[in-house]
Amino acid sequence: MGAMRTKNVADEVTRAALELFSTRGYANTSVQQIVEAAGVTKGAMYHYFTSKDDLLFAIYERMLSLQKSRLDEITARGGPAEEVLRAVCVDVMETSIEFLPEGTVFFRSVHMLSEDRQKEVTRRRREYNDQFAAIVERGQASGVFRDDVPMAVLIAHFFSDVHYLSHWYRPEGPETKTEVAQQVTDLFLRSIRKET
Amino acid sequence: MGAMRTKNVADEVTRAALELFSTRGYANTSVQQIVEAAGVTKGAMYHYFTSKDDLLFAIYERMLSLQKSRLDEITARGGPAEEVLRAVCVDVMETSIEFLPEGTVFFRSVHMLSEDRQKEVTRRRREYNDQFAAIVERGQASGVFRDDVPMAVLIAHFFSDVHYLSHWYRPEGPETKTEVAQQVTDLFLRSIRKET
Amino acid sequence: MGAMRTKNVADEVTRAALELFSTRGYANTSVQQIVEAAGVTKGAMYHYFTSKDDLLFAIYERMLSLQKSRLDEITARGGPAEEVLRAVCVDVMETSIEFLPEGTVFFRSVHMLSEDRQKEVTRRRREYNDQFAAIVERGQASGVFRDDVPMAVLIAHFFSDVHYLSHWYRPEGPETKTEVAQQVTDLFLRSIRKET
Amino acid sequence: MGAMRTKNVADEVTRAALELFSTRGYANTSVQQIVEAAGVTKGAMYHYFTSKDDLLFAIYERMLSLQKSRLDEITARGGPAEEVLRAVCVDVMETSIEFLPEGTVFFRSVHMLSEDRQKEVTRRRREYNDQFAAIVERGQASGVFRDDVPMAVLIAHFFSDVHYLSHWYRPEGPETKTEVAQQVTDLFLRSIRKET
DNA sequence: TATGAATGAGTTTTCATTCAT
DNA sequence: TATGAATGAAAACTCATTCAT
Repeated sequence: MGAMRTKNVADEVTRAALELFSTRGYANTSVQQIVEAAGVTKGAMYHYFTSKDDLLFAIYERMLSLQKSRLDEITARGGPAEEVLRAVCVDVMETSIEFLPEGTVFFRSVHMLSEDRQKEVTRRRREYNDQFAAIVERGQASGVFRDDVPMAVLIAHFFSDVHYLSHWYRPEGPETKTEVAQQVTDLFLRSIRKET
Repeated sequence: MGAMRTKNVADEVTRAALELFSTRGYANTSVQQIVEAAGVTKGAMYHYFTSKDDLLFAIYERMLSLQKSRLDEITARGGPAEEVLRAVCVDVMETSIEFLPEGTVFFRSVHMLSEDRQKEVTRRRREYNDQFAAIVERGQASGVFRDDVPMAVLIAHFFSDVHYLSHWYRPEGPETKTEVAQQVTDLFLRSIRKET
Repeated sequence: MGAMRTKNVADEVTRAALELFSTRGYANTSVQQIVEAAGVTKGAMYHYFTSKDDLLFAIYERMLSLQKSRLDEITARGGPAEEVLRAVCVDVMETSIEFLPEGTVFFRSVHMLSEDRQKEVTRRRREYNDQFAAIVERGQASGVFRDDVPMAVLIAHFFSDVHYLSHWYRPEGPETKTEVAQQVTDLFLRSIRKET
Repeated sequence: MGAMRTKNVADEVTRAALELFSTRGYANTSVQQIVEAAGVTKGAMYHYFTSKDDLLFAIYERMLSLQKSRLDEITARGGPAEEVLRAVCVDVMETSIEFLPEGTVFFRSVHMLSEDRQKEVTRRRREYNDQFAAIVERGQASGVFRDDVPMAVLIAHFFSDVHYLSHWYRPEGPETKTEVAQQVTDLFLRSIRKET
């Protein structure tokens, strides 16, 4: 008893949209295709989402919230900068692999969002980046990270790996998500550690 | 003779398409907008390009050819693996900065190409990656590069930086293209060099 | 007892519909907007009105009944034709100004009613016109009103003023409703009075 | 030879739109119905008109221009105020009868125009009214028209008749357009003439 | 080579109304 | 009485592409 018999309309639609947006692209997916894949009617969909754009933003919203909360959690635990940074990097990579379709959509379709929402996404990503940068700065202050490379370059050097995952990583491939997360984090940390 | 009096239609269209695709996105750009921006008529455009897709592919074609020829040229010069790899990396970064709009389109719009052309692009990028991997392998064989990380990860770790450029680099920003190219290449090489 | 605790649903809906229909137009007003403005739910509204059309007709019904009853009342009082006609004209003008939003809807949206109801409205307006015409005829018979102009023209000449009110009269403007009612009635009576 | 074989798309569409808007109303007429009645495709229609609203405005534009040019022409001829006013009134009435469908749409559907265009229509109608008022003022100055009634009321008293035509006049009815124009103009002039 | 009117299938969105609860 | 999720038909509009000239 208590089992949810009725699949929630909003959930089914979101799921179908994610699947289609990530495989065919936002512009190549029609609302018709989404509702068919979700097994609901167009009217029902528009009862929960005000537009196709709204559906896209829901995916962004979810990713942004998730990333933010995980970053908060890890930084809250405290510890030496390098240790925290390592934990953050591994976690971001792992999470990004778990949410690979979301990532595909995330990086590919920002420009399809309404202008206001693009700004909102940019704002929240900047917030996230600043928080990330603060950890690196702490490491620089304590002498473990190099400071002869602009912060922007360092940040980009790491997030490019996150970004790129959906372009090459295949879950069915030889590397597990944990291995890849560790390996990439190692490469990154090695490159920014102050040489002794 | 030889004086180019008439602006070439195909060139003007390609230029306008690149500009619009990179700023507004392929799907958000209509053929009408392209021909208006190019100052030609629709009929004229369709005389030179068979479809909107064709226009998009022209941008890919140009990028792929350019990258290939530069890689060929540098590898042809020969030299120690690390030296060659450094030259290749710096060159790719610099070229990618010079062709930033092309890069924006390149990474954002592959899924908008016809299936056949997507395969063609994939094939040529794989070719390029293999050539790049060969240099890394040579360095591994000669003991200068580490071999405890899968090649796929190493490759991705570098190309992610190339890819990510259009997401963060601004020509009007503080860093010159040469600086960034050097810095990123340093970070990359430091991370893959065998520790002594 | 007697305290009206609950705002009547039907009244609130009618009030909101009138407001919206008169400002935005019937076609530009959605049922959703009406129920929101009325502070009720869609289900509640459909409990009292069978359709949006029904809501529109309620406005007509109210106006037609009101006009009819006032005309009946005035004619019942009797008196010389010119005196009666003057009273009727002044009253119609004043009432129309008091119910300006209703008038806006009344004259603008007949064609949005169902065919049956359009006929019903036409029927009752004809009835009203005939009663009005009877007064004029009485005045013609007694020699105070001219009879060299077709009755249809005379009638139209007056009702056009009533009709037009919502197009130019502004309650916040310089003229009071009584002044305008008197002035227009004077103009009308002067034009139909038999010259001596 | 020389006969226009090809019915112009824009003309056919305008004609069909006028017919449908005047009989069924703007909101009750779909673009589909218009293009079917005009015998053209939707795409062709949108080649000439940017929106359904555009189609509606075309009708307004035509009416406003026509009225303006006729008023200009008559006032340009000059003469005593009463004579000019009579000519203007008769002409407006006659023209309005000739363009009865346009009038129906004109007075019924202003609120369906985009806000900008509503303002444009208001502006041009005010211009027209001012020009009309100037004639009345001249007559007041020369002592032939009464000045004990606000100008706004006088103006409204006449234009209400113009407005109302489409609500009662039927070309197939007993009165010819010339008769009605004369009769209504007489009624109006009688009511505003200064009593002696 | 080049024009630009025309096509027609497709798009997103709206909305009055119904109905299980 | 009242809810509000869901329906389904229709709406306006877009746009890559074609083709007679």
